[in-house]
Amino acid sequence: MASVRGGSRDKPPSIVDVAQHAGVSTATVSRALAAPEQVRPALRERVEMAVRDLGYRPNAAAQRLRGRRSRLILVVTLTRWSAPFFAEVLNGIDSELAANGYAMILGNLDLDRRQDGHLVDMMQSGRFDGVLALAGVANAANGHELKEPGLPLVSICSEIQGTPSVLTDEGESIVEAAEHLFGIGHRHFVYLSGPATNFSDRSRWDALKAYFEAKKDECRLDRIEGDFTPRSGAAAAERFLASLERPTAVLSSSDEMAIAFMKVAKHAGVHVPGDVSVCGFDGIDFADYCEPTLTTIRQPRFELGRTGAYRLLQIIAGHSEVDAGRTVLRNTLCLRDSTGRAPRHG
Amino acid sequence: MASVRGGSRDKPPSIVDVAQHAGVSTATVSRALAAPEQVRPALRERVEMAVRDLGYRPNAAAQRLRGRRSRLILVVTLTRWSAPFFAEVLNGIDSELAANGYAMILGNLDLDRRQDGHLVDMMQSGRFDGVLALAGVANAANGHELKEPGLPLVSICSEIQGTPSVLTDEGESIVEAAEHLFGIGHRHFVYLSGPATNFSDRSRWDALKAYFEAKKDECRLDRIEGDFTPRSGAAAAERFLASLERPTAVLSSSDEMAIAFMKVAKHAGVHVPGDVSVCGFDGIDFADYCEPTLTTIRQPRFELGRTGAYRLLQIIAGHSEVDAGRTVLRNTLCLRDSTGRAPRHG
DNA sequence: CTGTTAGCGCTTTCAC
DNA sequence: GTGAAAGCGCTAACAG
Repeated sequence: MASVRGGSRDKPPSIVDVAQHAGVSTATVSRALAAPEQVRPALRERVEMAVRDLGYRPNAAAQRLRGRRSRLILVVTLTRWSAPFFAEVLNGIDSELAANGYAMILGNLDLDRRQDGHLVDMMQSGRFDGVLALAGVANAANGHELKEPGLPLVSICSEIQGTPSVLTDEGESIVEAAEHLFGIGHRHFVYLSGPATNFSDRSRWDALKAYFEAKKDECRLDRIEGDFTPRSGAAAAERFLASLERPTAVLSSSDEMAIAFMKVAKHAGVHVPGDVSVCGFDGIDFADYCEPTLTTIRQPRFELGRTGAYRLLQIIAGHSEVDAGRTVLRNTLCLRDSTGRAPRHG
Repeated sequence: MASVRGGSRDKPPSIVDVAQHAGVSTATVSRALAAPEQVRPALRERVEMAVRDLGYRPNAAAQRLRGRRSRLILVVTLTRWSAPFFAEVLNGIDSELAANGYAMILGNLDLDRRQDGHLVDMMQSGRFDGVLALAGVANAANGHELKEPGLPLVSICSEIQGTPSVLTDEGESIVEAAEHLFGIGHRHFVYLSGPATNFSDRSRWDALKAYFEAKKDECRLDRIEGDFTPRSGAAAAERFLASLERPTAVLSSSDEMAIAFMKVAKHAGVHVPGDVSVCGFDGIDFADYCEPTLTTIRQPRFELGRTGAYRLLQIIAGHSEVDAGRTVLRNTLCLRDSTGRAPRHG
């Protein structure tokens, strides 16, 4: 009787079909798949054969309905994410999730359109076992909204009150960069910021301000507002060029801004690093291909993703429930050609 | 009695809770949500109020089990995807899907580890309404595997026999670039390829070969094997530098390779475009920030994603079932500083 | 060890 | 219009 898989393209086989095919009950099929050691080898093999013959796959929706994990993680990102940065974070997330049989849903949050409702809907649809919030999606405004649905939640590159997060030592590392530049003679700095509401930006700016506060007699720190994009880096360069007293050192909040800044500066005849030193942030691949190559603070992007996913899975598994603290990864200062000694009279 | 939402953090409210709260049957709740016009306004309002009060969201798993669409699309990508290129394709996909209430799962296919099984498992788990296969995941080897599960399938930037696909006019556009370079005096070309099994690479190479076949008396076309990555672009540059007769025009299969090529060439004292003209492919943002700015063939990345998602949704909706053909989008040749007249004696 | 059975939460006939 | 009830496919008691 053993009918082979082929033929009917209509409906996928269910556990009942397998049970009949193997001449056992559905419970045995279920067990043979989920807990093989509880089933006598003879039966187990018959089940396995039936499964192969029919090309059976458990229906995930039914499993989920019956109380099982969905093995789906919602990853919330912003519509306008920095591809070079987040793509690698996503890779890290995916790597850890896949290794544990999980998959990720990408939920792009369009802040412009404020359709947060859609997001909360998704979170409450019972589809996911947990949520990973990438930098920028969580701000003061919606932090509680994300927590509300009661799903396990970990944020990466930002922090939501009372929620575990994975961060880097942004403050320390940008101060390290400033210190290096100070050491080679720079006294007039400008910080190209990200959006003021951004968690990372605040951490960096606060650290920088504190550092220069102690040096306020000998140093000057300006700030030009940006939003991480090349476009805003170019705009910052225009303002830089127009300023009466030009800073000699630029600390940019993203590599993309820094690279655009350099392009515009060079076109205007300003030499990097001869006239102005530029330091980026993130350590994207292209920082090593621009002209001049960009000194930058490299963030462990893959690790950020991997660690965030790891922590989330721990929480889902029931370990470390209470652990709502931060995990802080270390950045690396990469010195390249875009920074050098300050010009004579800065 | 009307208990307010708060309090119990234990279990989300079900349709039964809503029905009780509103004093109606579950059927009415279901209808009030899915087909409001079938329910008398008075009842409808009571239901809506109960929904709000309890913070009710339909359980997606149960809906799916009962036969509804899951509104989930599986997007299959390669582990090693080119971030600058695909991130924008993903944006296009997400944009179209979100507009129609769909979400996307990112399924990274790790070709190195050949865990295609995992992928097929997912496709057969009944979780998804359709599949989008991005460039490279579909090759001769696994094309049929992807079709097998019988899910609606559209491939983007590659083609699977008998499956709808969204492509660009890669062949025509790279020939257009070649023609332009020919027009400004170049006679010795080299093509920096992608992986030989890659669909795009084949299209481009075949078109290029055909074009130069007709010019074989006056032109020479070499080929250096790469894989789209900067790394392989740098390696290609080494081979270029080592060659006895250096080509004067480079047609690269990706911008990333082209940019890395230029970097290595410049370091070796070869001037771009003075000694060699370089043309990239894709039109990533950085092509406009490198030194010199890169002439390239811009692919409509966002549109590729948007169109692929659109076609998939059409199929899922039951329209255009038979339509297994290709949709071909047009590329644009962007002339910038990395190309110029051929040097005197090429 | 294995089979029987009762739902998980929802939609959808089928009666009323 | 609305309600009662039958499952969708699966798993987890509970018996045997």
